[in-house]
Order: sequence, then C-alpha cells, then structure tokens
Amino acid sequence: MYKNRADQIAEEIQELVFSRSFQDGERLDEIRLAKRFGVSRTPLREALKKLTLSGIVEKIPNRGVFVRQPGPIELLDMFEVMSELESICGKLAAKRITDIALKNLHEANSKCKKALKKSNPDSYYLENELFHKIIYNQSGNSFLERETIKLQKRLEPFRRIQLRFRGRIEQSMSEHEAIVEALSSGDAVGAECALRNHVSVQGDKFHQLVASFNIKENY
Amino acid sequence: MYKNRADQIAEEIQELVFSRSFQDGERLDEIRLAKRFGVSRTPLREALKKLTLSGIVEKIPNRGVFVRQPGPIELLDMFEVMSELESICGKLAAKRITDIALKNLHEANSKCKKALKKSNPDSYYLENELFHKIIYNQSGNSFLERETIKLQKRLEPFRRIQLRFRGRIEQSMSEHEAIVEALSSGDAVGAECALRNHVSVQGDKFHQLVASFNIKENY
DNA sequence: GTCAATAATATTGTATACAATCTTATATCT
DNA sequence: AGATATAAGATTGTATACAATATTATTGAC
Repeated sequence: MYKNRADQIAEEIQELVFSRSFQDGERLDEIRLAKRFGVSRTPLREALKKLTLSGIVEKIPNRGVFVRQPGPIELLDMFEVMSELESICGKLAAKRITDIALKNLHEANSKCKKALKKSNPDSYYLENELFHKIIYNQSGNSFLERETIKLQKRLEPFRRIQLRFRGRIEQSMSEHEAIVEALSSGDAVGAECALRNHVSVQGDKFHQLVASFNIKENY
Repeated sequence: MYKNRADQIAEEIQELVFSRSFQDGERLDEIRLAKRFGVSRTPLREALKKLTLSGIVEKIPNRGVFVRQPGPIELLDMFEVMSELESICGKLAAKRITDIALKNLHEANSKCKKALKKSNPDSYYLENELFHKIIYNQSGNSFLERETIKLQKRLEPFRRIQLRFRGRIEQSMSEHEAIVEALSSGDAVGAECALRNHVSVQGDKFHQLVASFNIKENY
C-alpha cells in the first residue's frame, strides 16, 4: 500500500497522537523519533511536514514541532463544519443518488442494526462509517467527498468515544432511518436537516464531548 | 515573513502553476528546479511535498511530480463546495457578527463601490476579498474560516478571470447589497441564500468559467 | 546582586552522496 | 521478426555531513 517509509511514519505518528501516546504540547524530537523508527532524519522530517500541513502538529521555526491537540472550542468548531459538510452531502445526494447506491445504503443500514443488536460499538462504528461514506460519494461531488472524508478521519477518535455513551448508538440508529427515508424520497431539505442534526454536537452530545476529554480508558 | 526557503519556493512554484507557466501534466524535474532556484534537492522536495498535499501537483511514486490543473468538472465541484462554505459562513455570521465588524463590512462594501466606479477589476478584487474575509471571520468558527480561506485561495485565479467578463462586477456589487442587508438584520436564511447565489457557478457564470479555460492574456 | 554580553550548546535547515527502483533500450534466443 | 531477458540509464528515496540560527549558560562589569 505504502510506497515510501516517510508517509508510513506519518501515519504511525498520527496514530500515536490520536491515541494520546503523545501528549498535547509535547515536542517531537526529530533525532529521537528517527532512531525509534530506524530511519534518518530526512524521511522523518517529511512525515512531520505532512502532519504539520494537516494541522495535527505545529511547527515553530528553529524550535521544533509540537503536538497540537484541538481544545474543546476548536473541536466544537470542527464538529460544526463536519455537520454542515454532511448536510451538504445529503442535500446533493438526495437529488443525485443512484438506485444501486440507495440499495447499498439500505444494506449498510441493516448491518448497523445488526451491530446494534449485538451491542458491538466497534462494529457499529465501522458499518456506520460505510453508511456515511456512501452518502459522501453520492453527493456526486468528488472534491466534497474527499474533503468530508478528510475531516471525518480527523474527528474519528472523538466520535468513537461518543458512541460509548449510554443510548447514543440507539439514538444514532433511529436518526439513520430518517436519513434513509429522506434520501429514498429525494427530499433534499429533509436529508439536509436529518444529517445536520445527526452529526452536530448539541445538548447532551456537547457534554459528552467535553466529558470525553477526561476519559481514561481504564475506567 | 518566510522562515525557510522551502516554503518560499512552494509559494513560487504555486504561482507558476496558477499563472499557467507550468502546463497541466508537465513534469516538475527536481534537479532542474533545484538549479533554477539555486538550492539543493532537499528544500525543493519539501516544497513539492507541500504542493502535493494541497493537491496542486500529483506525485507518482518513483516517477515524479506532475502539474495537475483541475479540469472543468473538478473546478465546478470546487466552486460548489466554495458556495456552500460561504453560505455557511453567512448563516453563522448573521447570528454572530459584531457591531464593529458590521461597520467594517459596510466600509469594505463602499470601497468595492468606489473600485466599481473607477472600473478597476484588480482593485475591486482586493476589496471584495476583504469583504468576504470579514464574513468568514464573523462566522465565529476559526476552523471554518481557515478552511474557507484555503479554498478561496485555490480558486482565486479563476474568480479573477471571471470578474473580467462584461457586467460581472456590476452584478457582483448588487449581490453584495443583499448580503449586507441580510447580515445587518440578522437574517440567517437570507444571508445563506444570498451568499450561495453570489458564489455559485450557474447560468452565464458556467459558460464564463468554461470559456476562461481557453482565454489567452494576449487578447 | 543584577544586567548585559559573549560563548557554548542544541536544534533546525540545507547540501551532497549514496542506494533502491523503475524505465527503456539492446541483445540474444526461438 | 518477435518476444523475452538483461543491462544501462534515469529518477526518486534515504542517509549523512555540514551550516545557520536560536536558546541557554556563563562570565564580567556596574
């Protein structure tokens, strides 16, 4: 899959940041990381550059690169954009979705239901991801699809935690029904609203998001 | 402003791509470019990596990097997203804009009018950019602001050409009035629609965009 | 004792040299 | 003559060495 070690290392470091192995504000020492990954500074610097451009780390000239976890405010901002992007995808998809994709969407939704019955959050997350990706794709706008996926990836760790809260999966599932319904009947406004509401962080979800900051996997 | 030569070179190459000094599909030879800019391959590769991640050039492993000008379809996709982003900024700004910013918005709009009277497209473009940036900023969402500016920059060369078409500036100006009106009265839906319509590429604008592909500066 | 200046240290930024990989051309075999 | 295999060439990818710059520590003067 990967062609060069640099991109591979970028992904690995990103994982370490997402999993909080690297704390916020921590400096990423080029030389130490190079030794850790068994490479020279050159590919490691390329990896750090990539992470800098995607906003996961911050580079201060002649000082070093530092981990930059989004704070609550920035995270809320990102979720706000995410909900708008998804709602746009839904709006466009309502008018553009193909019959085949609609069938696949139903199928993905069924798999979500099965995961819910087995009360398997991880499985639900995966099936849910496919469900949403079908909608991104059926927006008929490749650029929008790519951008939405990019942000989705960045928010993934936080969404995953959210699904762990009691009742969240059930609520998510019932919202899916409204989305499918709207897309099936070509109701652009309905799809738009259903998706915005599905993704946006408001009410209880806000508190859950803030709470997720302090969650330790131990408990 | 710049700290390292690599980022500086990235901007310069980007300019060359935007100004079509580098044709679509053209290979960017690392060694030749390094000589041209008087640096070694290392900073030049960093520059190319940056451009790759922003999508301006495409990197094929072990083959090289190639200029990748968006085709008409991709460009339409990007404009569709741009109009939606702007409309979101407007929707949010309608509820969040400060009195001071509203005053600045009026002022920026006045300057646009002056540029229109002098029939100075370049001046109009600059003032217009400020006008829009105030709205992005007053969305109260920093992440949205950054993302919108990023896309705006990428579409800049095309928007600039569009403004050259007869009557386009006058039309743009009258649309501004509706935007200011909506934002002043806190009309979220009005601002949303006005901005989407202002930016989206439809009708005549579509043909102008397609036509701009074949425009030579000589004529 | 405190402030400033200079030296020492550490870290990033760049250049060059080398290795790996892919493409292309040529030669040989069927 | 065509196809395949091998070798030559070109280009990217990586390692290492060096230069520039910023930070910190130390020394000296007031």
